[in-house]
Amino acid sequence: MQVKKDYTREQIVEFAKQVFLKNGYAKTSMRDIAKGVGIGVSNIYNYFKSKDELFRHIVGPLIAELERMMREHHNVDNQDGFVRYASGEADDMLADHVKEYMRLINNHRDELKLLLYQSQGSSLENYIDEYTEECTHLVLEFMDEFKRKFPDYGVIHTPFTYHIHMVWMFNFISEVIKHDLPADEIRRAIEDYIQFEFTGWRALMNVK
Amino acid sequence: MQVKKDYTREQIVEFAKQVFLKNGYAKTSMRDIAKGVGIGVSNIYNYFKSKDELFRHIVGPLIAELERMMREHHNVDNQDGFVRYASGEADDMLADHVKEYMRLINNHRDELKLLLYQSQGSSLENYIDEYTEECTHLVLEFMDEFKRKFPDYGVIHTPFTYHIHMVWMFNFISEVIKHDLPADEIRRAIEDYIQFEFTGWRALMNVK
Amino acid sequence: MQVKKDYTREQIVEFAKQVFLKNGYAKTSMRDIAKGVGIGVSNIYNYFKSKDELFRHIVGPLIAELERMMREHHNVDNQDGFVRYASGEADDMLADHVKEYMRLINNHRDELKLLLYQSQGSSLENYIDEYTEECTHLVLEFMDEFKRKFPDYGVIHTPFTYHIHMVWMFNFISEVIKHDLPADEIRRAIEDYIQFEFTGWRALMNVK
Amino acid sequence: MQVKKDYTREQIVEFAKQVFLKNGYAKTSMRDIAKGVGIGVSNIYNYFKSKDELFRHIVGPLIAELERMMREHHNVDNQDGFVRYASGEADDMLADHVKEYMRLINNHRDELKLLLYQSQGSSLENYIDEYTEECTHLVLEFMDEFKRKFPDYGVIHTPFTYHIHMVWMFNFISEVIKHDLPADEIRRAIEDYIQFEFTGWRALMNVK
DNA sequence: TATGAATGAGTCTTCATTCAT
DNA sequence: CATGAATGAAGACTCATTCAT
Repeated sequence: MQVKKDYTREQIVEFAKQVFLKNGYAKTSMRDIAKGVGIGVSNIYNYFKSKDELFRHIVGPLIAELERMMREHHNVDNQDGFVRYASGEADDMLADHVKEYMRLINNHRDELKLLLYQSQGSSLENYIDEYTEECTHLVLEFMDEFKRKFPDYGVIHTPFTYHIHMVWMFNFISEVIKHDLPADEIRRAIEDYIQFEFTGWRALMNVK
Repeated sequence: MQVKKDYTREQIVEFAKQVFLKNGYAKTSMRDIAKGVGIGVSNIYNYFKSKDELFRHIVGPLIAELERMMREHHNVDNQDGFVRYASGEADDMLADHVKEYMRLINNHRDELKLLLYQSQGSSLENYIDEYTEECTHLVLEFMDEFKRKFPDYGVIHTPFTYHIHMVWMFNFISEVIKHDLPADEIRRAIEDYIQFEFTGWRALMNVK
Repeated sequence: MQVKKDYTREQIVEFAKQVFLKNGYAKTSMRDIAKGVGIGVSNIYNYFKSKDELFRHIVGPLIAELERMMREHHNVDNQDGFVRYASGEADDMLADHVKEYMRLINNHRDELKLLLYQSQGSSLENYIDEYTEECTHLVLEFMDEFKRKFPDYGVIHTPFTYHIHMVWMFNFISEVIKHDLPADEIRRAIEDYIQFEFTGWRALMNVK
Repeated sequence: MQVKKDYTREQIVEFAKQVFLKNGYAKTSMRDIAKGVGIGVSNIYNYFKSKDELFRHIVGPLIAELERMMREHHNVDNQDGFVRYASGEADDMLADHVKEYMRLINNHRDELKLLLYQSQGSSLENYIDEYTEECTHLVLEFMDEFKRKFPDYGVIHTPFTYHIHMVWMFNFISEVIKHDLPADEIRRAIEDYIQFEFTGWRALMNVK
């Protein structure tokens, strides 16, 4: 019975994911899902207590991962690395960041799609906004600390600039996914992206 | 009666705009609007023949402006200017572009909000996607022509890079609006943005 | 001013007739009519105090004519003629009837269409039913009188038979109109119809 | 639950039928039906996915029967029987036809009412028209074949005559139903009807 | 676990008609 | 005479959710 239950649950999750992906949260009805799985609508409520919870469940692993990443990355410990980066000696740092997000793409492609542009109507419709906000906050704290430690580096004009780059990264991911880029084009796009960010930030920080 | 008519019409448009802004197209009902204006639901249909038309009406001026901008900007005539830009002599070109989009922001702040992230459910829900796609197309054509004329300039790796920058511009606008930046912060953000794009593109194009 | 008024009224009537003909009473809206005439909806109410009244007005002449025909035909005076008819000597009697109805067709083609199968939803939707009912009644009275006078003629079994022939005549007219028969086919159809009725009725009445 | 379901379904169908009969398809609202049955409007949609489908369901058996009758009757095999009929030797043939339609009346009285004059607004509003048209077509083909085989029989003047008799048959049925004739009067009416058709057609066909 | 019945609030839209001007 | 604004009731249908079994 446990077996059967898990099987149905899995089916619900799998099919719901596909439909949410295709039509978005708001335009997907419980009926659509139930019909696709071949069960009664009300049976879904034996597994998830609402449409919203079902959606959150599908997107759950991605969110966990995102939270983890936020906690890990934006700690104040590796400011030395940042100095090396800012002075052009450590191209690998931003690259690492991006590579990690690319790993995200490969592992959570569908969930990202859902969260990034199919979540309207759900309780997660503002999640990405809030997430970037928080990230930006952390970055700002990091920069404050950094500026205190290394006062002769250039100063960014406005916090918004940090914010927008946060957003852009997600948009970059979002667009890569949306257009189903082939692997090699993804690589080239990332290379362009990294180079852009590197040179851009260096210019902003008035290095040298 | 003429007076009264225009007044009510204005009220409908104004209130609808506010509600759309707050709740989005899909979650806004004609009842909401009617109740807010203090009229019967059916009376709205004396002014606009559908919810969608009402939305398009509100957003109409913005769309006209966007179409105009696309027509005007992306013509193949000013490639000489572009050369000067690419070689670092004409910082004003991109700046002009961006300034124009800033004008957009100031004149169409609400409409942009609506079009950028409150249009789901309406017939315009894909407008921005299609618009960026089209713009990207025009840019690509422009670049093809450019490469034939000036073959010794660097070549961008992938069309997607053009695309993503198109998207980013809209994201930039979108975020500026979403966070209701004060005027001076907008200016500083733009300056950062322009500098970023300048140095980034030059790096990409002058590769050897 | 009188001129102008009459002109508009005429336009309303004319256009309404066309739309009623095409879509039927129920599926025609006042808006349709107003739009077609190029006036405001409410202006129609200056001429007719409801959609129903408008319809009745259009169909009025036909109704007047029908009432007149009923009064004239079914009087008890020409029973002698009927005897001649029943004994096969006066083929012209039924023929006269039908010819009169054919005149109706030519003079009131559109109105008949309206009354016969486009009146559903109006207060006249049962008019034809009631009319045939009344006609049948009159015929029955006529036949009762006739049977008293000429007891040796055959007796029709059931009043319903009279009724159904009344109905059939209208259906005949209705179908002639509905199929827009060319003149000569109408003639042949009528000839068949008359012959049919003649021989049929004689058989029913056991003449000879 | 099975029990309850069937009960409600039956109630819906039964009540809907009555209301449709009384007010016609167009003037019957789902609310009317729901209220009559004592359930919520949306519950009806658990049984029938639209008002039209509900109507078609009610009228379904009748339509199946009509289709069957058309398929069975109008085959070209029994032309010999028809010769016997035409020459006055086989009164049973038409009689059989009519008897079958009488069976229709007894088994599908309400459905016939619905289909014949309460279907306006539904997808079946033209069904009877199309059905008669098709039947007429089949009869015409039959007659063509017949005329080639037996060229010395009289020729009917116009196809419209066949058509009108098709229509009349339905009108006959329609009127029988509309007036709720008692059984014996139905029988007498049919006898009149058959005799009428017999003598009429013989007259038309044996014209030298 | 799974079902299908049932709910009730909600959706946009249409319509004939009336009112004020 | 003519207008356009305004009304209010009504239309079919959808949806997430709960209930009884």
